[in-house]
Amino acid sequence: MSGIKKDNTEEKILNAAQTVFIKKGMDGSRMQEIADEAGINKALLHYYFRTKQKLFEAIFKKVFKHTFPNIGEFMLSDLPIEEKLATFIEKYISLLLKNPFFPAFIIKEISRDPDFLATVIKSQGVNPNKLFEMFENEMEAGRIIRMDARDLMINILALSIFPFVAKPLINIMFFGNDKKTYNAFLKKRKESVKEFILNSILIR
Amino acid sequence: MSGIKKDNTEEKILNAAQTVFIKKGMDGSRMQEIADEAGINKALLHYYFRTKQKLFEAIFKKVFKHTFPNIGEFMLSDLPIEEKLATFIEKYISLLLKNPFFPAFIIKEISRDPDFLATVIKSQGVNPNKLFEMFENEMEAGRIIRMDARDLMINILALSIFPFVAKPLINIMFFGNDKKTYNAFLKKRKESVKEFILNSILIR
DNA sequence: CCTACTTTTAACCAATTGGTTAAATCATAT
DNA sequence: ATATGATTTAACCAATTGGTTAAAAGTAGG
Repeated sequence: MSGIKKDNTEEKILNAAQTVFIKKGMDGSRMQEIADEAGINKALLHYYFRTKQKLFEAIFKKVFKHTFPNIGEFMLSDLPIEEKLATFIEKYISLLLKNPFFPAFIIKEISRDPDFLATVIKSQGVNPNKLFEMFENEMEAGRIIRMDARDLMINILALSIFPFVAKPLINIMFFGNDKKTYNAFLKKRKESVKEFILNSILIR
Repeated sequence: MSGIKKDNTEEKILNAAQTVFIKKGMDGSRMQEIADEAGINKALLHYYFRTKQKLFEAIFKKVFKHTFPNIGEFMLSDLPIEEKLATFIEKYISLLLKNPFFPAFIIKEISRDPDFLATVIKSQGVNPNKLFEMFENEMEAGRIIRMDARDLMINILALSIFPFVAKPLINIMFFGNDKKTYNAFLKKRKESVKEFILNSILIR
C-alpha cells in the first residue's frame, strides 16, 4: 500500500485548492495556481482529482459541511429556549470567526450552480423540520411570540452570517476600512445578536 | 452627430452585459456570450467599451447604485422612528423583490475585487454618519433601546438582504425548492421583518 | 454624387487554460 | 538486487478567450 505519501499529497492539494477556490471562486481559479500553492506539478492534480470540477466539488462539500454543521442535539434538547438560542448564536458566530470566508464562498458558488447545491444538501441529510417543530412548541407554550418558524430561523442565520458575507462592503461603509475594529465588532456581535433576537421574541 | 443608433446599441450592450454578468459573474462571463445576447458582433463590444473590465465596471456601478440607493431624505426627516423604519424596510424589500439577483451579484464581486468597491462607494458619496446620529438621538430620547447604531443598521440590512443573497440555499432547505412559495414568503417578510425589528428595539 | 466620418463586421492573433502522455522516480515485496 | 506498481514530472496539445485589424456598410453635409 501507499499510505503516508498519498495521504500527504492529497491533503496538500485539498488545502491548496481550498485556499485558492475560496479566494477566487471556481471560475477565477486556475489549476496551475492550485498546483503552485501546493508545491506540486499540475499533472498531479489531475492524477488525484480527475478534473477541476471534481476537485472543486470536493472542496465545496468540505466547506459546506463546516459552514452548516449539524446542530441537532442541543437544539432539540430540553434546555430552555433562551439558553438554546444563546448557545447557538455564540457557537455559530464563533465558528464563522474562525472561518470568515466560508459564507461568501458558499454564496458565490450556489448562484453559479444551484443544482449541485441540491445534491450536497440532500447528501448532508439536512432536515430543519424538527427545528421548526421545536420553535412551534415554544410558541404554543407561550414562551416566544407567534411567528413563522421559517422567518425565525432565517432571521437567526441572517443576523449571524450577513456581516461575514458582506464583510468588505460593511468594512468600508461603516468602519473606514479598519479591519481590526471590524473584527472586534464581530466578536461583540455574539452578545448583541443574542440580545436583539431574544428582545424580539421572548415573552417574559 | 450619430444620435439614435449609437444610444440604441450602447443600451443593448449594457442590458445584455447586465443579464450575463449577473448570471455568471465577471469571471464566468464571456464577451462572445454578451455579444450574442445583444445580437451584435463581438468587436463592437470593444468598440464601445474598450475592455471586458471596463464594461464590467460600468455594470457593477449601475447595479450597485440600484441596490444601495440614497435614502437620506426621509430617514433624516422628522417622522417618528417607528414610521421611518417601517417605510424603509417596506421600500427596501420591495426594491429587492424587483431586482432579486442584485444582492448576490454585488456580494459575489466585492470579494473578488474589494479595492474597486472602495472606489465605487466613494464616488457614490455614501455617508452613514448622519444615519447613526439619528439613531443615537432616538436612543437618547428613550424611544428605542440603547445599542451600537452600526449593529442596528447591519441588522436591518441583514434581515432584508440575506434571504435574497442566500435564495437558492434557503429555497432548497426550507421550501422544498418551490419558487412560488418562497416568493410569497419574501413578500410577507416586508411585514415580518418590520415587526421583528420594532419588537426588539422599540420602547413603548 | 462625393467626401468625410462613424458604426459594424469577418477574419485573425497571441496568450491562457484544462487536460493528456510518456517517461522518470520512488517505494515495496520477494 | 530487481521486478512491479504507484507517484511525480516535463513537455505537449487542442480549445477557448480577450482583444486587434482592416475592410465594408451606413450616415450626413455640401
